[in-house]
Amino acid sequence: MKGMEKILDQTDLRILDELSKNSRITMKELSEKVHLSSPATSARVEKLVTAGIIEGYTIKVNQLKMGYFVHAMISVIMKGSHHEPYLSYIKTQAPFVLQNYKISGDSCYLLECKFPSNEVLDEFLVGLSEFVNYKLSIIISK
Amino acid sequence: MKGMEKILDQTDLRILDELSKNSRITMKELSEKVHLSSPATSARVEKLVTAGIIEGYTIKVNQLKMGYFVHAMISVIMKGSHHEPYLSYIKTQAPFVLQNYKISGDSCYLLECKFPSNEVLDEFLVGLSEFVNYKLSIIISK
DNA sequence: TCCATTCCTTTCATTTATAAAGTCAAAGCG
DNA sequence: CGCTTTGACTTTATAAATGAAAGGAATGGA
Repeated sequence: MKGMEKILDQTDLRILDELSKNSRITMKELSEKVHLSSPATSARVEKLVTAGIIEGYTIKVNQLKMGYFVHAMISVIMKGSHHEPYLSYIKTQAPFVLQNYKISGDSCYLLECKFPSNEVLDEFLVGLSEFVNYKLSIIISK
Repeated sequence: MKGMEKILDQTDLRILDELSKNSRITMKELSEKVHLSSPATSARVEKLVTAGIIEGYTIKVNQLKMGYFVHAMISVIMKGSHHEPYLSYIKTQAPFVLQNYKISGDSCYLLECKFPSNEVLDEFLVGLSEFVNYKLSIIISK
């Protein structure tokens, strides 16, 4: 972990850990956890943000409680060499698409998706099959 | 989206959207965006947390800048019916393991991992192959 | 040695969050 | 129908947190 040692010390790592557990922690509390003053801690956090190490503050959402009962991984194999129609279709399906990884291996892309039901998943797959071949895996649990 | 309509109104969805973009937003600013007072907004957020819809506040970290240059998906097929040795091995490799999904389909698990180098990935795979067969895909980009 | 830089501390003014009290509308009950 | 309760809000007061500013210490370079 070469480049990492140079930029991040133990305090930075501790800050990242605490923020990953609760990004709304008060700077006062965070400073107590890392044994610095609040302004020093705040400056550290700002530096992590400016450096792009912290890309953003966000929330973990329970997808089931949001009504997305189906979590799926779809391996995508292109039918031809034109990716654009597939990528356009994925854009139209943004509410369902969590990730669209470009991957090495047997497939070209790996899609992580969420759907409210199997019916919606099926509709999505019908649309998808116009552009690509795919292999479906349903995520049973994390 | 049946259960969802009953629980979440447009304001809740807006709150979730804003918090997903910046979970450190001040309650004052969030309240202005959703046109409620600060205490009312705070109560709404608290309710989303209590209901388990918001599971936590966290950060998005740039893994490359953290020194993890290799992002991999590994499909895991059990050699036998004993999952425990595999699961134990995964526990020992916690710093590298982002997700361990149990999935339907050809494989049993889908592992999402990060590694600082191909060397470390290789070591991981050597260990893994004691327990399971696997198929490796490297994530080239998101 | 001196100066600049970096990283910290303390203090204080300002802002934000929370607690408390009150209001209003809708639902439920007699 | 009238009254009470409940839920969701507002405003105000109080407590807590944040950010700006000033100062200090340690380190590295000339």
